[in-house]
Amino acid sequence: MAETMTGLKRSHRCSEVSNKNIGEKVTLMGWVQKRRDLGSLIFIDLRDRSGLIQLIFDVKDVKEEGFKKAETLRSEFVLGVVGEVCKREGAVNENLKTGDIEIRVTELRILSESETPPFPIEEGSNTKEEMRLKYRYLDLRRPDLQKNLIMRSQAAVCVRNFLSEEGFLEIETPILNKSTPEGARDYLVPSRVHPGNFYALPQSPQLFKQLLMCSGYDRYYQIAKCFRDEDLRADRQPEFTQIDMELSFVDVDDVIEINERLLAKMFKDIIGVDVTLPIEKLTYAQAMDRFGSDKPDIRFGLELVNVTKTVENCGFGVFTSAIQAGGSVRGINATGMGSMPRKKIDGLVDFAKEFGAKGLAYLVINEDGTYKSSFAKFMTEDELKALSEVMEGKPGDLLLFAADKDEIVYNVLGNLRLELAKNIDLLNKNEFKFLWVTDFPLLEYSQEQGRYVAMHHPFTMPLDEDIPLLDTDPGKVRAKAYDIVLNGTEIGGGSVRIHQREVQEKMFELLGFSKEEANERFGFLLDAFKYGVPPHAGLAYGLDRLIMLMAKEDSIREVIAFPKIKDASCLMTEAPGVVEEKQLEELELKINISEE
RNA sequence: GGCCCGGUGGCUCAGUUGGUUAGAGCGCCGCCCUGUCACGGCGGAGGUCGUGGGUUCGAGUCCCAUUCGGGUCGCCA
Repeated sequence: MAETMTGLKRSHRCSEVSNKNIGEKVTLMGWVQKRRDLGSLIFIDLRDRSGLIQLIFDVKDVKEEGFKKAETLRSEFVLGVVGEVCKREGAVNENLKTGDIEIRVTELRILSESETPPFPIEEGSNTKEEMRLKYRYLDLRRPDLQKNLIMRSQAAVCVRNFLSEEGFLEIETPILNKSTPEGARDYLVPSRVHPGNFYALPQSPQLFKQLLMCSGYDRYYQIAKCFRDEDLRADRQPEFTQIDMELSFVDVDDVIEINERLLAKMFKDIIGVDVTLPIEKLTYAQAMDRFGSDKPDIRFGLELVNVTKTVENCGFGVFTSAIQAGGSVRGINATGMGSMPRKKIDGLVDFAKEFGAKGLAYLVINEDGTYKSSFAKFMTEDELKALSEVMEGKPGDLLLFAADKDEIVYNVLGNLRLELAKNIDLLNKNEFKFLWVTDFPLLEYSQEQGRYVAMHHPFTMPLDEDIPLLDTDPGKVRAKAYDIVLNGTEIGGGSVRIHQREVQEKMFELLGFSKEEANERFGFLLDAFKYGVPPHAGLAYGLDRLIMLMAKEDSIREVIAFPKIKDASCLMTEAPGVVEEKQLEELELKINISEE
């Protein structure tokens, strides 16, 4: 039967006790990690969030009744114990922070009994995630997750302290908002008071933080929950957390400068990593050209080489026809991978096809200088030699080529580059390579919608020198938008916002919004802009991704206390669920699920 | 919505070309044990092989469907 803790008050966490406390009487509370019953001597490892300490039960300390109780202890029982801190009589456990001491227990209370847990509660366990998530409250007892969540808390504190010292104010913004169907799909919340009307959960506090700038708050930040109803990934959850900030009277460089100092402080304070400042910068165009990605992983090379000029008159039709259609041919030199078996190369070809390639051409330079290739027969010796030279190919290298529209070539080779790096183990989680990617295109053309859509969002400022292009060649306009990338993961992004009405109106025009539509969607912001709007800019980090990388985890779920699974449901609570008919009636909603 | 991977005692896994009674480690239960810390010793319990159907003399194994979980493409301003 569980006992009360009346009269007991915890004096320390388990691993807060040290050899400095030898001789002292302490009161500890925690969970039974492990029992080692030697008959008339029982050892218990007691666990709390700080770690483990060994308890020893001996009849001469804990008396007959206490010892009887100790014999019943099992995994995950919750105990309160009083005892004396002693130097260990037996061997010291080098693996334990408290390995040189133990608690000779004089009083034992069983505060709660426990069933045998469905999986081992221990560090580094390899239990299937399905099981871990169903019993997340047990999984969260494991030191791995505790370490991650503690790190997350420390990071949040670090951000708050830093930004507060820099003059930022933490201001909350609403969760129940108006839906603005640009961008990701909204999560909707029906209104009872306004039947047929819906709130939308925020995808980000974007509009509100701009309004706060209009209101003169100057420097704002918020650690904000955001919601997007899109499919999940290892680094994407339907609800996630942003470190969101906005600043007035600043330009791109100011935002970058302050965020570099924030990142450097965070990485130093939280995980002891020195970030060399300034962080390297690439424009979007450079990043695409060199890495085929707007979030390149620059921990390794394997850069793209544009060989369009070299092969434009060659005999290989796949190359020349792609070029004639306005595309390009680019390659990667997989240095030293020339001995890759044919089967594996075929695997890379299939991999490339997943990203839209029609194929992937390869050229192996054998050790004796001869070639093994999927296209050599279509080219002259001179053409092959020229190609190999541009690629800086040496004997033993594997050269891989994609030929298509630029968009596809980039996508294929950008992903192939990562795949090759994974194959030869180039991705070192202890290395942290930051990169700013700047000057994103302002607009991208949506085939689906038959119009331009904002690449970042509709309030993003064009580069000053590109403003005239808004009228002549909108697709070419670059934006004052920037992403911060860490090891190939986009951990944050932002932009300078438009604060001139004329530019904003032109932007809406390009996006195909009539004045009425623009007013309908963003009227409050446009109205606010009538009353004196400061130049402003901001940035938001994905906190979960940031912590994931700091904690060297592969999934965002390892740094979120209660994550959702792939279909956006929760294995523990079984959310989402059906609601009572009465609730629907109050909302004047009817369910109409189609047969399929 | 597409593609790929997986589901075998509580947990993690093995299971041959289809062939006797489906195994192991850990955990669990009982007894013994005063210096263990991966405690040890002896004994024991525990499995609709995700589910349904099919092929076969015979299916954990082959086929079809389905379900659950993971990765990814599309999607994610």
